[in-house]
Order: sequence, then structure tokens, then C-alpha cells
Amino acid sequence: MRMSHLFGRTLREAPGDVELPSHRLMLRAALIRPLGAGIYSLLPLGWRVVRKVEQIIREEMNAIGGQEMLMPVVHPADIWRESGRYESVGPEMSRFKDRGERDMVLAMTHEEVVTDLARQEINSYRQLPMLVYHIQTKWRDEPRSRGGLIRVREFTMKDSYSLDRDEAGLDVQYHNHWRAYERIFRRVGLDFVVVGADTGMMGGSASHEFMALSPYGEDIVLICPSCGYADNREVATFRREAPANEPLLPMEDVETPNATTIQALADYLQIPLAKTAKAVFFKGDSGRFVFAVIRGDLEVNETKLRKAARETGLTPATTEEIRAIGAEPGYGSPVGVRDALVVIDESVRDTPNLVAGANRPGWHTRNTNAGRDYQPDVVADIAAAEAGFPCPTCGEPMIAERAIEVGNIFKLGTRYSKALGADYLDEEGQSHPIVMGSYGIGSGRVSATIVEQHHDERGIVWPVTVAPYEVSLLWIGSAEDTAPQEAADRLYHELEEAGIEVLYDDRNERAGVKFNDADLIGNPIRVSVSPRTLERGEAEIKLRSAAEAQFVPLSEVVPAVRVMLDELYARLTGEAAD
RNA sequence: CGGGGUGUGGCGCAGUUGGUAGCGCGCGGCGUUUGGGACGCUGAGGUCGGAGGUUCGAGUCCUCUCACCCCGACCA
Repeated sequence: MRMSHLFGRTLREAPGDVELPSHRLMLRAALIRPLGAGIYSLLPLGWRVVRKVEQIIREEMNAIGGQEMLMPVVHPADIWRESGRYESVGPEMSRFKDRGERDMVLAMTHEEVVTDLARQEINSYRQLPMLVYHIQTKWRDEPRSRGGLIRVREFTMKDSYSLDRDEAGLDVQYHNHWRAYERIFRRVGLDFVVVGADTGMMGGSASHEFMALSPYGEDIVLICPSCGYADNREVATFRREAPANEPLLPMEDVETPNATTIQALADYLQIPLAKTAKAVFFKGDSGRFVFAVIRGDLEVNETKLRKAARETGLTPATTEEIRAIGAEPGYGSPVGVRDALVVIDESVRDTPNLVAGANRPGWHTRNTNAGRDYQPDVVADIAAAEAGFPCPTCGEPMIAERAIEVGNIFKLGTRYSKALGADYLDEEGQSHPIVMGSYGIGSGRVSATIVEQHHDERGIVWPVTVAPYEVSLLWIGSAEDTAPQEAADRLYHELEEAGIEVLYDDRNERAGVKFNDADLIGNPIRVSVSPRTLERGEAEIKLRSAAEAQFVPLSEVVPAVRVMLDELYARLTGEAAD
């Protein structure tokens, strides 16, 4: 490709309001352009990257028996009504009516369509197991898109769906995907961890997320450096201390003016945070008031609380709602509240004589004890794990890292097949629901995440497997002296004939412009010729990732580039590798 | 949805107490240059996000509105 004809110009300066490195660089390097909030065009260079990512995904999905297909982006609302998600999914799903006043939706995922297909096509255990996938546009009207291609509203995702007769079959497909995903992310050059995750709106029994570590990640993962335990913070647990063994003391009210926070309370009474009980109030989607109690030194994890309370969602309660159940903001206590689901953390069950609120302003109560003074409706782990907390499996301190979710795998089970009636007949002629799994990778997000992990102050440093082109070729010198251009033209044709992808900067620009653009775009190998190199009949070859260049005779450029490319590819695809 | 911020030429920005819009980069032409974002001359390009209002006069003041960005809520 000649840069003089390339659609899309590099930008010397990025728009002032973009923050993420990947967002800045992808704009500057002419990979993407915004159309609206969370909606992007992929320019030719960006599209090449995404297509390479998708091709790697395709190869690995095919390798585990996946069959590629394509399902529609516009769905009749009916199949979403059948699964129950037409009602349960909120405004992130966009709905509209067609000219016949029929309810339609824009696809945010494709479980319903696959299940609909499965009930038509699959009748017998003889047809199972099956694995289908597609790479298709999704629309999710996110309340807040941000960060370039990391979090967008319109995006492209590879989603695969496994169909099996039983859990054992699902386990195999789940494991196959796990392995395939590891190969995919290794091949595109991502540094990642696999963590246990919440199953969220998908339902289902198990889920893992593939997390690329990045300071700009939106998720937090807890990792144990000692034993390898890793979980999304939403579900991460930690080893609890043994229950304290001390006699239960009688309750006693104590005046605590202005002690509306746990810290103020502990300071005022001169006690550790761990001797206080903190009340946190929520209103559940069901309309129920959820009264969570946790020890003062811990924080409530809303995902865990949501599960413990069996709510689909929680919102912080208002002052009026809190007073309506007989509690008092800042001085809340589970003792004596009414019309509320009381959920206590294990820490509250296991720590006697906690100081809690007295449900009246300015007063707390000493020596409250769950079970004696009030009956919790649920005792559960609702505590957020933090960096430094002991690992649940080995007890060593864990670390917390920010990460970007680049892939996930879900065991759906029979949630959708039961709802839509996707059954098969077994050897005895008995009907059973198909056991399903779903597995996603966002190709645009993967591309942006690669940039997050592979850039320097000059621009992007693409892993060779996903670079827009393998080689940036350029000539420098004056336009009058045609020797460098002619040499570069010859190299361009030689490289292309050798099957090497070349982005040829044939523009009549100064050296600085060409070098800076080459660095910005970040193709892994740069080949340049100039009057200086031509004096010795040589070209300069430089790795984007290296500081030093080497010089080779013009006739050796193609084989030299070939060798360097082979090494770069081997590093990412070879089993051994660094 | 809450909080904060920004909208002035393609990009980055300036614009005073309200007085008829400017700078850098980029873009076209000519010339000089040519190994890390050159220089000179010249030229094109803006209903100042939109609507309404105050005023003799609004980029500037007021009201409403739209878009985008950041934080949070939210989220396969």
C-alpha cells in the first residue's frame, strides 16, 4: 500500500479530550474515527488490525470444531419475550417498531437466536455435540461509553455457542474454549489472567473472564501471587479469621453525637473499626428493602449482596425509605427494624459485642449480637476483597490489579433451551433440554487493548501478528535525486512479490515526518533507503521495538526481513517462546 | 441517571470592561530545502454547537436546548 493513496491521515495532535493511550494513538495513527458517542468507523489501517484479530480467533475456533455462521442484528421481540429478557433487560437494549408496528430489538447478544435455530435443527442426541459461532455487530446502549474502542455501544464480537446433551459435554466445550482463548490472546500478544466471574444477566452456573492487565481497566481482579488464585473482585473471596470467642455482654446505649460515620464512631469511642457494625441500605428491584450489615473494617460488595438477597439489582435507599423501616441514616441498626430483609456478613456473625447504631440520631448501641438481639434473614459472604487480604486458598496476601475484560466463557446450562423449548431425544426416546454454553470475545476491544499494552511515547508497537502491515518502507532525500525513490520502489515490489505486507511511504515528505509516522503507526519492521545508505548499496532495517538499526545490502533486504518476521512470528505463535 | 467540564476554520487553542473574529499546525499555489514533524511568499477556509432573549450592537450577558469528554451509578 502506498501511503500517498492511503485513506485516513495521521494526526500530529489528538483531540484534547481523549484520555486513554489506545484512544489517542488509534485516532492519531488513523485507525479509527468517531461518528457519535461510542460509535466508531474503522479506517483502512484499523480495519486491517481488527480483521487480523478476527482471523486468529477464527482459526482457533475452527480448531476446536467451531462452525462459522452469521445471525441477524435485528430480531423480532418475540424470541426475547420467550426467554424473558425482553422484560428483564433494561434500556441498554434498543427497541423499535417496524412499519407493521411489530416490536423489534437490536441484538445485544445472540443466545435467543441460536436457541431458536437449535430447536429447529437439533432433534437427536446423534447431532450433538455442536459448536457454532459468528463474528457480528452488537448494539448495547451503554449508559456510558468511554475510552475509544475499549467500551463502545456498537461493537463487533465473536460469540460462540455450544450445544450438548449433558453437563459433561458442556464441561468439554468449556475447557476447549478456555484453551482456545489462551492461544488466541497469546497469539495477539496480550498479557492476561483468567479469573472467576459473576454470571450477571446471562444466568448460568459458571463463568470465567479473560482479563488483560492494564492501569486503565474498568474491572479489578484479585490475584494471589503465591498460589495463582485469581477472581474478579465482584466474586473474590478471602480467608476469614476464626470466630472470636468472648462472652456476650448485655446491650447498652451510648450517646455518640455527630458520629455518623464508622470512622468517627470508632474515634469517638476509642475502639477499632473491627468492633463496629456498619449498616448499608438498599432498595432491591423487587421493591424489598435490603438491610446489609457488615463489620466496620470491611466494605460491602454489591454483587455478592445482590446474590445473597436474590435481587436482580440494588439501588441505594433514600433517607425516607430508611426511616420508613424504623432505621436512622448514620445510626442504623438491625435491632428492631421492620419490613426489611436483613443480610449480615459472616464477619458480623463471627464477631461478638459489636457497636451498632441505635436507630435514633446521636446514639449507638454497644454489644449487639446477631442471633441474640436480632435475627438475620440471610448470613452470607457479602464482603469486598481488597489488596492485602489473605488468599482464600493459601492465606498469603493477595494483590489487586486493574484489568480489561477481553473475553469470557459462560456455562449457560438449560436456561435458554428450556425457555425456548430446544430439546433433543436420547437413545431411549426421552426428551431433554439442550445444555448450552456461550463464549465471547470483542474484536475491537481486543485491538484497543493490544495498543494499551504495546505502545511507547512515539506511538504504537504492534505485535507482528496483528500489525496493519508487516513492514513500513520509506525513502528519504530530496525529490530531485531520484535514486532513493527508485531504490525504494524496487524494494516495494520485491517485498510485495515475496508476500510481505508493506506500507510504503512514497510521499515527498521530510525524513522527520516519515519516521514519526512510521513510529506512530507502529508496524514492526521499518526499512529505509537514503542517499547515505545507497552510497554503500544498502538499506537500513530497524525493528520498531528496538533502538538500533542494522544495514544490509539492497539485494539482501527481502531475505533479511523474512528472517526477522519469522522470529517475530515465532515469538508469538511458537509453543516454546520466550 | 447524578456530579464536573468543553463546544470558536480539518486539528490544537486565544479572544480584555459587550464594539463587527485571530494564532499555531494542517490544506492549495510558487520558490528554496531534504536523515527525526523545514523556511519564505501567497491563497482558500469560520451563520463562534443550536434556539430564544437583553442591547444601538452579543463569540462575550441571560434563558432554554443539543452534542461530546471526564468521574460515579450501570454493564457478558
